[in-house]
Amino acid sequence: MQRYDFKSIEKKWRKNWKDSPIQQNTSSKPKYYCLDMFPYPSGTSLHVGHWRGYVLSDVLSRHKVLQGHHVLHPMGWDAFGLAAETNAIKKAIHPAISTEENVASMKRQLNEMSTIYDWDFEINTTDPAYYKWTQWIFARMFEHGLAYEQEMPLNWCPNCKVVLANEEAVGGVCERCKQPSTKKNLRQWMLRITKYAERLLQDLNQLNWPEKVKKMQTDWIGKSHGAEIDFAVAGSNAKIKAFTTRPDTLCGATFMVLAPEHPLVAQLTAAPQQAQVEAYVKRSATRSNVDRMQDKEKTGVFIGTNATNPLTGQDMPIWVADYVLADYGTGAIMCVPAHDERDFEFATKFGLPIVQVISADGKQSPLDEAFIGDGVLINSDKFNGMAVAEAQAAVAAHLEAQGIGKTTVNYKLRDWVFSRQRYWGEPIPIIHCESCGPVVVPDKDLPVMLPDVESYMPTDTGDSPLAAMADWVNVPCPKCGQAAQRETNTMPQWAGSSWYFLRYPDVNNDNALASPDALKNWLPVDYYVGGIEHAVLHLLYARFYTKFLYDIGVVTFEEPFSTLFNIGMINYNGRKMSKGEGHGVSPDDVLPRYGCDALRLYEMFISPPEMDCEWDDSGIEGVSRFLNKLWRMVEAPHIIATNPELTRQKHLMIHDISQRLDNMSLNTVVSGFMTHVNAMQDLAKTHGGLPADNLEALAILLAPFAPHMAEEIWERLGHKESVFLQTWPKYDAAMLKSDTVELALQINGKLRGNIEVPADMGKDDIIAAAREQLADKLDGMEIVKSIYVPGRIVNFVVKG
RNA sequence: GCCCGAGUGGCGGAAUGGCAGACGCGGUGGACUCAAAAUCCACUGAUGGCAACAUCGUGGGGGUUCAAGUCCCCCCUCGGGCACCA
Repeated sequence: MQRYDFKSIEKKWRKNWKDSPIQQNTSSKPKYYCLDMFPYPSGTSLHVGHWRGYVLSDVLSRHKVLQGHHVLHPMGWDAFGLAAETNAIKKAIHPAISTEENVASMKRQLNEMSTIYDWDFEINTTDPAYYKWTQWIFARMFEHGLAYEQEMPLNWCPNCKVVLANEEAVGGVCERCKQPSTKKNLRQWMLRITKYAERLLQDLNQLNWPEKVKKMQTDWIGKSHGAEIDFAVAGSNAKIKAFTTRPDTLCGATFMVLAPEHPLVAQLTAAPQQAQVEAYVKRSATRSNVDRMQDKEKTGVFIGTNATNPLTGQDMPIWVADYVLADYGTGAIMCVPAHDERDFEFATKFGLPIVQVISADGKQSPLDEAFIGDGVLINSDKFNGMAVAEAQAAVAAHLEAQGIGKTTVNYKLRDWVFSRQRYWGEPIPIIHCESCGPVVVPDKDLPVMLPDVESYMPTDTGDSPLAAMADWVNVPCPKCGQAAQRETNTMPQWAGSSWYFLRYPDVNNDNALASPDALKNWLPVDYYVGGIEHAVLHLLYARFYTKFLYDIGVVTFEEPFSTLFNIGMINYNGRKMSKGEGHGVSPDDVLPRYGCDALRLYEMFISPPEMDCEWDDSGIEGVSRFLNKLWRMVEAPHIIATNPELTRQKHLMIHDISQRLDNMSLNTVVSGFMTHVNAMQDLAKTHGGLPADNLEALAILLAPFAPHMAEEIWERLGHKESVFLQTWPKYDAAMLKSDTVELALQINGKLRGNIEVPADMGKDDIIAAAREQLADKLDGMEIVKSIYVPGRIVNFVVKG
């Protein structure tokens, strides 16, 4: 018995596909743009966890080809950024060289997996011809006031020696190295993503994305409705602006708290309190974000000055405390201890007055914790008796009439810290001139090439390594010609990946990031496959970029990715696979033993594609055995004429596989192949062979999953053209029906037997037959009710 | 603390409210073989029974229903997200 020789067969078809690609450039077919999140080549090889997504997108792409689409399924390299730079530093080679090596290695792997990536459409974010356009987009953002410089306390990772965007410092921890971040005052380039907050929120509705990702983005954007209120300060002209979502509780506001970084702290602090306040502010500034978050008890200092409650006229002592965040709302809050847990805790600790203004039953009652629930207003003068919702509008309207408040909305989303103090990134195309200020590099001078430096190591000072390159830094101002200096910070890794999907259809264009025709023909992306880890990073940034490019007329759509699929992670021995730590399974080890088809099939069989799962070395044995079994079935050269039973089997198979594929239940597609091949084998035994018809259908269905074997089967059946030039088979619903059906027989819902009846038998006859069959068990029982579910069960409800 | 998910054999997992455990891994026994590999056949949720079969069984407790892994309520455990956002 000949074992399936995957080595030579897979090699043969890889060569054939290279010589005559399975897709011609046929623009008459409907387009399908299927995209993977491109890898960052920080290590030399991909592990089987990465492959899960790449196999999935390849399966979908090949399926679409068979369904008559013209498919764009490209691949590229997100090669700038910290990961690549860190890897290069570790190996003590220039990041450009290590990146190139890693790209070559990963590309070899992708080709060995027989992915249908068309390398004519390859991109690399570190290619000057590519980053020219990354810089071009930045230039447009600068011109439109979306890119600006600011000195502010930013998340700083002392380990990576780099500032972090809020999205990269979640939980006060560096997204990359997981070390605690601190705050550092630095001049940075910022992108005004907050200007797009509302659109980024609203347009989520139109996306066919996992609800989980939409929810994560919604929470990240964090919209809340409320009012902004001006509080007068005793003995000062200054006003403190505070945002609140509960204007209805204003009469219960008994004190105010300013964030330590609030600009009015210094100005409003009374002389006797000065030393204490300064010490507190200084202490807050130096603590790490993790420490601040882990505080169990609230801390704060009275600044010695009072504000006035605009409704009650009462004094409100002003405190400074770090539980108020400087960069949300106005950095100052009115505190209503009776109805806010944090304010309650603070007031209790420092002995501040607590005044109840909301009550569930309209009566005042002693509070031993903040009352958050709904109710009516009390202790609130003319607002007494109003319901919360009503009072929110009424108080806001009252304040607005007085000119001391207005209704407003707030977002948690912050502007995007866009500069990095690192070498391996796109230079920011700005020249600093003493007379003209920051001047954007003219388009004709793009790209601003990343220069070769002697030392690309990060510095402790927060300066980019580029700052030491006097020759590169010192240039004339493009506006006035005076001596000026280049911006030495570089862009974050996200810059190149925020628009790369626009470039693929037109990778060689030197006059535009892509031609309008190419964009019109291919965008937006129909199907986007990648991990959940980019839910609020890359996916939010890419949406922002797309909306901006829409606004300036570069693209004609507002959302880049119509459908998103989150591929689950594959763990190994209970831990995440990682190329850095060498913990994982390499396809390089699997391919020589089992072949590409088996690995592809196993990647899909391992678990539902959206779920995390565990790699099992022996699991691939199963699919490998299946392929061999299938091969033996095909090799048995008994082609017979079709007959109804085998025709029905064919339609059942087409139905099952097609439907499961449409539902993205790819693990059950694979088990479906196994079940149907087993069934065909049984039928082959009874009928002395199989019709060509059945095998042809099987070959086409299998082609997206195990393309080499599918081609080989197809060829053996006497076809000269590739199986991928065929059409996905259709099933006839009428053919799925069987002559007989088996029904389960139940008494009071418990299984008591089975019965096979003709498919066209009527309800009454079936119930009678079922009664007959269960006669001994029904003896002496009174049948209260007979339930018949066609094709499924007969259930007798009995008494006695 | 808040917000999402998810809990099914030894394992991965399957199941439009309708026969729980498809398919695969692993295991046991057998066939073939000098032997092994490969392959094929049978069995493989638990308990009781020689057996036919019976009882129990989808994290726990209630409920709806002729019928619940699936729907509703409460609880437990695990995973993920956010975390003083006023």
